[in-house]
Amino acid sequence: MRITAIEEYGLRCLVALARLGPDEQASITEIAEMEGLSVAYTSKLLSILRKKGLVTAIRGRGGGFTIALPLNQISLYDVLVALGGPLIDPHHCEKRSGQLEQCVHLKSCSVQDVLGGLAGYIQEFLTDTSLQDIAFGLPSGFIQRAKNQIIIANTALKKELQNVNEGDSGA
Amino acid sequence: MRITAIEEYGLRCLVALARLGPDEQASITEIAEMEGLSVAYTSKLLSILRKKGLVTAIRGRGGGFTIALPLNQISLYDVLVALGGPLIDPHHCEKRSGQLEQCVHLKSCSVQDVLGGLAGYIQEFLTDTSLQDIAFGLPSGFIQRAKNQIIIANTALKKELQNVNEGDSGA
DNA sequence: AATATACTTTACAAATGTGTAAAGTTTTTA
DNA sequence: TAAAAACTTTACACATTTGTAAAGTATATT
Repeated sequence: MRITAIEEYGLRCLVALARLGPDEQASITEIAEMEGLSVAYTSKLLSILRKKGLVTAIRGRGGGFTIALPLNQISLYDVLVALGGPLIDPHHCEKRSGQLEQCVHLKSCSVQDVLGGLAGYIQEFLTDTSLQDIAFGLPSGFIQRAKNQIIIANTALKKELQNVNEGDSGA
Repeated sequence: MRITAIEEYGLRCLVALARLGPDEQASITEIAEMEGLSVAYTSKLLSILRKKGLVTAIRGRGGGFTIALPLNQISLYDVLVALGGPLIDPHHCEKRSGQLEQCVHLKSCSVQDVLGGLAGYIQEFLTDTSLQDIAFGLPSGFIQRAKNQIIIANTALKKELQNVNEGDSGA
């Protein structure tokens, strides 16, 4: 379960734009520079965001991009859905049916129930977090939680490495 | 942001095993049959779960797999981490640095903060949900939340299709 | 001991996701 | 109107993930 590259980089471009100040714009080249991305890739990301209505493009010389809506009206959910689609794929039961036409659990599936429940839970967080929050100050508790999470990830990695070195199961 | 195929199918195999009853075992062929998966793929999934210590393999004729721990001691977090790695990649800032050696935001990154906060939030849900819960009765509220989520996904799809038909932005 | 059952490992083909490249279109300025 | 700046589109190469195939190893039964 992970955030895709496009989701993350797309979000970063939006945050960079958000921080410019109201009605200020930036060109693809400038945004690429700010985020350390290639111009071509930034171009693709902005193109997706534009098609989804999150940014407005001004073409021609002197053009650039602006955020299309007030920052507190764009939620993290809007951004991630724009860049990566809904948390649950509506075609899920066809795509993840294994070898069969239909998933064997189609009518009653506890795995779907729990993953759907998870998606709903995640959505609460995502809709409660606006671009305004991300760009200009996260709600209290966020940052500490983030740091804890990085510690957990590092601990897991260390353990993993230990296992590998001991030739003990591992990867 | 999505659940990977291995995470979902691996979880399904575990739930299928969990439902067998205590100390009962099933062979790869049987599990594949139960879940509508190929024997080869089921084989790979069970192999991952075994290496991570979530299932025990009994080799040879009459062999099969059992869950390695009491069901209430395996959380959904354990399962997803075993199958897909930690929610945040410890190498994240190197991997997602764009064109540069280091991410431009390395020292202070609000996107990392918010995504880390999200990961911590998700982890609460995952650690609070055990294999016992999933296999034998989800906490109240889950199922309704899951259904709502599917409605949301379908609505998004319908809207998307509408846009495409109108030639209006879309994809 | 031979055979059948069943887990294990490795290699590979197909699909998806990531990122680049190049040619095209639009708008402003000189 | 020509040129420069800047967005747009399409095609493609590379990497990762997904799923399959085949050969190998272990154990129980006859």
